[in-house]
Amino acid sequence: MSKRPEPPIAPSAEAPRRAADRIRDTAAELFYREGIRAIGVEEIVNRAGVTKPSLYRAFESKDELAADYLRDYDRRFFLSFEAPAADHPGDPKGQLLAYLEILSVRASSDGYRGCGLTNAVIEYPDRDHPAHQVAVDSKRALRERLREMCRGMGARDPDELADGLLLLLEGSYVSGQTFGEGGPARALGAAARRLIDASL
Amino acid sequence: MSKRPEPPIAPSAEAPRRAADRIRDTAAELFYREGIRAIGVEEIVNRAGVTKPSLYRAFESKDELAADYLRDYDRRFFLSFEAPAADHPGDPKGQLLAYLEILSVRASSDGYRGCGLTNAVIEYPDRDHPAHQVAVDSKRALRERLREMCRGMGARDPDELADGLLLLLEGSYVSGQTFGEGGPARALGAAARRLIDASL
DNA sequence: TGACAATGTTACCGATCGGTACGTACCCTG
DNA sequence: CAGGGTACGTACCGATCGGTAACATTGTCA
Repeated sequence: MSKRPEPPIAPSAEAPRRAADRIRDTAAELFYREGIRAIGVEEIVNRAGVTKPSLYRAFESKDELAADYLRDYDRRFFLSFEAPAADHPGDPKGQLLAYLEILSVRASSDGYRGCGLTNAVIEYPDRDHPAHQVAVDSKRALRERLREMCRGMGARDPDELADGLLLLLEGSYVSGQTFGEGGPARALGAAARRLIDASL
Repeated sequence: MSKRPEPPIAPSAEAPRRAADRIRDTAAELFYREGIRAIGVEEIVNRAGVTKPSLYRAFESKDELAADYLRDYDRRFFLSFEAPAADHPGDPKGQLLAYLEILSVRASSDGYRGCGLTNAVIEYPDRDHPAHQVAVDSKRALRERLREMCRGMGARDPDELADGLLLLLEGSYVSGQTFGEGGPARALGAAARRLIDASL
């Protein structure tokens, strides 16, 4: 193999990236901030500086674009969920609390828009909708991960504790939007700590 | 005042009630089950068996109809929130747990659609939207009511406990939709109990 | 009977919705 | 330089959105 084609110029870098990528980024931003139903494809392509056919060449439909956005959101979510764990090796409780502490701050500050996946379930209650399915799958995975961590903590009833913590998590996501600065999510850390300690 | 007009025939009863009332009922049902953005005015009037002009004679706009729906939802919510308290006079903890027990069952059974007010905040993140405002006001009142109850319990930090409980509540609303039957809301009672007991 | 309020009927508005048929500029390869 | 694919834009589609104008019909009360 003498010289492989080598992607056009810079695969990353700045400049006019592929239309599909610009659409993905713009859609992610708009869907998250305003809601999926609130944003039309017209606005996405306008803000992305592309045209509608480009969108429909890369994505089957708006619904599929939304599902794609959520799949990506899911990936980034679990990255940020696991990231703080690095500072607490072999300490599931410390790992979880580290994430919760970060969330607590974000979710009780102004302009917070909650979890894109949770929001999607509410926007699309229909179980058959692609966006709904992606979001629910992600939440099931989160529940399982929490159970795992609770087992690691040595909880008396790990599944029950995991569910309690999941309620606190989801509560923080939605309350963050409702109350903004100084909202109830600021109590997330303390509540989680108490709940965990009372369950070991 | 000899005899005041006296409402037409039966203020309640069956039969062809006023168009505005039929619209209200139908909109409440559809908005709650499918979401506000998902339902068009056309569908509301069709299902209510009335016509569009009737809707716009009784309501300024769809947004105002939505706000009206939420105001009514708020009223009925606080009724159902306070109702179970009757069995536990002078016992704030028992009162709250009684409601939570009921919610726990409903929110972990199939087809649950959460809290209409919470859903509205997510559907309309714009603070200026009438629906958003009604919902946020209602949630603020709920937070205040919870603080009151936590003071009544003699909590060390009533505001913090109230926020923790609010997170559990909101978490149940949204998780109910995500997980359906057997969802994490079934752990609501146990979690609340532990949180309260660890905060007195 | 006659007046009034409430509702229905029909037809329409401009804007926006999600989605597409079709033409064109570009770049790599031969 | 020819050809062909890739990537994109122009212009448009029918359907539905929220909302309204003008007028006919009904039921209730005085």
